[in-house]
Amino acid sequence: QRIEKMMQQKANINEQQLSKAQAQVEKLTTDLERGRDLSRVIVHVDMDAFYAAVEMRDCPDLKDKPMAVGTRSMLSTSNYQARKFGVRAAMPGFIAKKLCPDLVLVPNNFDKYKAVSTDVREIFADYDPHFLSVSLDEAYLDITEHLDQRRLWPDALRTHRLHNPNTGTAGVENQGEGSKISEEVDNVSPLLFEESPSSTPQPCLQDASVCGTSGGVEMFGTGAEEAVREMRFRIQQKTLLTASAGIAPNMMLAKVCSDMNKPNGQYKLPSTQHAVMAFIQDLPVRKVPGIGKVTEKMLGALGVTNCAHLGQEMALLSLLFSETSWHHFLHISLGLGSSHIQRDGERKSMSIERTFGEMSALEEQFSLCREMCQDLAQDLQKEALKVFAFLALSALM
DNA sequence: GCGGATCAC
DNA sequence: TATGGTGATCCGC
Repeated sequence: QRIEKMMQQKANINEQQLSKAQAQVEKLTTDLERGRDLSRVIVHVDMDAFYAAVEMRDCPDLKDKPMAVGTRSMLSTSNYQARKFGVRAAMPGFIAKKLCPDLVLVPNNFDKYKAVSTDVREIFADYDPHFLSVSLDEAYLDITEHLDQRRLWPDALRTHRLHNPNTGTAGVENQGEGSKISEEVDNVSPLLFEESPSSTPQPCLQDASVCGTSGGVEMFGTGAEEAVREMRFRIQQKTLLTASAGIAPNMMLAKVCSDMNKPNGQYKLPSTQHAVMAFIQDLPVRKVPGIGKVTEKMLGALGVTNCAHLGQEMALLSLLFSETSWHHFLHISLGLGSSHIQRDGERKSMSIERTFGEMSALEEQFSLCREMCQDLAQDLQKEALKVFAFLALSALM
C-alpha cells in the first residue's frame, strides 16, 4: 500500500518540480562535500558468529557439527556450517531443523557471553577508551589518537607473545571453523600490559628487528591495518574467538567494511574522496545500516537497488520521502556518516542545554570539562605505566 | 505527547 | 507444538 501511494505521488510530479528539486539537491551536495571529514580512523569490530563460537569453544563435540544457539522458536545465531543449510539468526529453530535435520540446538548462555564480552572490551579500551558498544559482540572505535601515539612507540609495545603451548608456531590466523583450538584459556597473555593478574610479563623478547611471527612472538606495525590486526590477534589470544573489522573514515562505512572479509578478516577503505565514492557505487542499499526490508522494497519500486542509483535519483527521492529520510539517502549516496563516535549521554545533555538556556549551558561546559580532565588523567596514567614497563624490560635485557 | 512503523542487535 | 524482546528513531495525528 505504501508503494502504491508512493507511485501515485510519483505520477503527479512534473518536470519543473523535478528540476527545482535537482537544484536543491545539488546545492546541498556541494555543502556536504565541503564538510566531508576524512581525518578520522573509525573501526567497527564484530565477533564472528559470537554466541555460536563461544559454545563451540567450550564444547569440542560441537566443533565439526552444524549448530545454532537459541530455542525451537527463535535462534540467536548459527555457526558457519549451519549457514550452509540456510540456517540464520532470527529464524525459528523448528524451521531450521527442517532445513538441516542434524542441526544441534544449544540454549542461550547470556551470562557467559557477557563475561567474554567484558574480556574483549578490555582490549578495545586500549585502542579507544571512549569506544562505543553496539551489543555484546560489536563496537565502534576511533583509533585516530591511538595511531598518533603508536607511531612513537618502540617495537616492544607492539610485540605480543603467541599463545600456542603445543606447537609454538603460527597458525593462529586460521583458527576458524574446522581447525582445532586448544582448550586452555589461561596463560594467553600477550607479552606486555595484559591486565589479567595471572600474567607476569617475562623477559623473553627476542630479536626486536624481526617482524612478523618468530619464536612465539608476533610484532605489529604502526599503521591502522596493523593496529587492527594486532587488536584482533589479542582478542583471539585472550578468548580463542575470532573477530572481523572494518576501517574507514566514518561509522557508516566502517560498519559496511567489517562485513567485507568476514569471518576472521578485515578491510580498510582508504581515506580519500575518490576511494569512498568508488566503494559506494556498487553497494546494495540493503547493506547500509538504517536501510531495512521495507525501505529496500520502497526504493526497489523506484529502480534503486545500489548506492549509485541512490545518487542518480536524489531529486525524485527528495519529492517522495520526508526531509530526514532523503537527507539520510543523500548522505549515504555520498559515503558520508558520523566521523566522531558519541558516547552515550553526551548528545542528550546537549539537547537539554538548548532547552534550558544559558545557566545550564555553563554547567554543561563545566561537566564536559571535568569529564575531559578525568579522561586525560586516565590516559596519562596508562601511558606512564607502559613507559615504566618498557624501561623495566629494557633493564632486564 | 502518543502510538504505529521501521530498524538493529 | 512452535516465528523474540528491547530500545531508538521517525512520522502522522
